[in-house]
This record gives sequence, structure tokens and C-alpha cells, in this order.
Amino acid sequence: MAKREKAASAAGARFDGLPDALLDWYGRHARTLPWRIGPGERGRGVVPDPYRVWLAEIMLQQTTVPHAAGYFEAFTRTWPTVEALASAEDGDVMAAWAGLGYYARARNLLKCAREVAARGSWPRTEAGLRELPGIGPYTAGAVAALAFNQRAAAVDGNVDRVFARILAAKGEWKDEKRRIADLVGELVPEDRPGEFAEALMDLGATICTPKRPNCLICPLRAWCAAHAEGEPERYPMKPAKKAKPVRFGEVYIVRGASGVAVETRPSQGLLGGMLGLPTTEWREDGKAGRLDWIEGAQEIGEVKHVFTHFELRLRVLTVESEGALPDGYELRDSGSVADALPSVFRKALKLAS
DNA sequence: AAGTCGGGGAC
DNA sequence: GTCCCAGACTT
Repeated sequence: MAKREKAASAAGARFDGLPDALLDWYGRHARTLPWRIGPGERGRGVVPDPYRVWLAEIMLQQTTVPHAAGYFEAFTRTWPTVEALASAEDGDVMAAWAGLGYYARARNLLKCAREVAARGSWPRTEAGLRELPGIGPYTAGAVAALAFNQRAAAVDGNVDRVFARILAAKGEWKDEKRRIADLVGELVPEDRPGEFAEALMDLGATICTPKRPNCLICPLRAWCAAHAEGEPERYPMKPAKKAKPVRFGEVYIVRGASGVAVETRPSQGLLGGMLGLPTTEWREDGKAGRLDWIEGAQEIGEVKHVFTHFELRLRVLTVESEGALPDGYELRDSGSVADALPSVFRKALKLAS
């Protein structure tokens, strides 16, 4: 018995042939992406650059491929190696990440780069990678498999969906996720773990999609209980989400001789470590008041912005600055600073331009 | 176990 | 409007 079937047999004969069918499909339909090497190249012993694999995986956490792609190109052009990134200024990296969201990723990206540069090399195992900041269960498995060809599983949202359907998983989603992770771990082929991980993600992204899965061309149809039932789109069965409360506040475009006033936000919490415009608290009761050091500001409109766990409505006000700014604020050219701001502040600045 | 943390595209 | 995306971290 070949190694591949032997690995699958631990999960029972039910999944015999599944890894081979998936890899065969991947050989013909793999997506071409900037951080990948081709499936043919892996066969000739080519291994991707761990730095590029890691950087892409961090950027792709809860982020679509089209959105991350431009950032990946910019980062690798500016910082071609992990040593280059480790030597970068914090503010430059945060500015380059602006607009990509989940800014703790950027803070941990720098911490991780500096740890790896100090060590002199990347850990090559899943457990070793898991110790680095910003690398959780998924990313540790992905980097181990993709960059180091270790027998590790990379279970992301795509893989959860694909196997929720294959199993027709009807139990508590928390329990089903654990079951899926165990199963995928058993199915990873010893000789091609990297391609197996990419193949599952490609299948989830292009065929086993959330809304209208294209079962007619799916290489795993024969193993899929949800397809047999006839309504694959019913899976995965996730718990309902909470409604987002609305918060209110004000944001100010303070114009001075050399630009607009910005601050560097505290390194913890929402938009932590990013540049921001002067703003009040954001409160659900709307009683945020005004910034006391600003006088005579004129309201020019409102911006709406949706964060992960609340919706924000910000009144936008403009004012000409006269005296010195309070500690923590500085003037920046209003044209160039926009690129370094998180989206909510970009919207406000655009309204005033 | 639940909450925090961004942004945008597809529908 | 809803859903979700190559999730991790804190409490």
C-alpha cells in the first residue's frame, strides 16, 4: 500500500483515493498567485521562499486574494527579505499596511520578522512556527507545509467548508471544526503536503464556494455526503451572528500651514499603532462631546464605516489651526498622509478635499 | 467560551 | 441589507 493510502486509512476506507483525486485536479487547475511556485516546480524540488510564504499567509488572514495581492507586491518590493523588514521603521510598516485592516497583524509582523532575523533562520516545524507572534494554528500549518514541505495541515475557512460538506456536518460547529481538523490531518499525504494544502484552498475558492458550489465539476463529488443529500450550500452550519451596535463620534480636519493634524494612535486596541485624525470617543449613546482644544469647527458632512463588531457614524468637521497643536499631534501633508491612514479616516479626509 | 480586531467584494 | 474571506489574540 502506498504511503498516501496508508495515511488516509487511519480515517477509514471511506476516504480512500480522495487525496490523489484532489492532487490530480490541482495539477490541472492550480491558481497562479504571486507568492506561489507552480505545481510542476515543486515536483522538481523547487521550494518557495519562506519569507514570501509567511508574508502572504499573514496578509491573507480574513482577507481576500485580490485585496492582499497589491500589498504583497508593495511589501516585497520595499522589503525583499525578512532581514530588510526586520530593519524597517515601525511607522513605515504601519503606513504600508494602511487599508488592509486587522492592524495587530502588522504589529506582530514586525515582531516576528525581528525574532526570525535575530534567530538567523525560520523554525521549520509547525510547533516551532506556532511560537512566533501572529502565527496561529492555521498559519503554522500552512507555512510548515508550503515552505518546508512538512506533513502539516492548513485548515482555513475554505477547508472547513469543503469538509463540512464532505461530512454533511450537522453537529455543533465548534465540535465539527475539531473533527474536520483531525480528519484533514490524517489525509495529508506524506510526500506532497504543500500541494495538498494549496489544492484544498483552491477547491474551496473556485468550486466548493459558499453560495453556489459547482458540484458538477468537483473532483471530490464521489466522497461528498452533502452533494449526495442534494443541498451542499446548507453547509457549513455556523451559529448566527450578533447584530452590530451603532456608535457615534466626531472627527476633525485641522488644517495648518504644512498640512493636517494627525496623531499616532495607542499601540493597543482599535487601529492601534496607526496614524489617525483627531477624533472624539466613539460611543453608542452619542454623548461623545467635542475635542476641547478645537474651536469654531464647521461640520461638512458624515462618514459611515463598518468595523467588525460595531458600525460607526462620524460627523466630519473642518477648522483652520492657529496656535500650536496639543502634545501628540503633528501636521502632515494632506495629500500624502491619506495613504498612511486607516480607511475610516481616509473617508473623512476625502470628504474635506 | 466569548469578545476584540478591518476592510471590501459578491450576492 | 447578508455573508465571508489562507485567523490570532485577549480575557
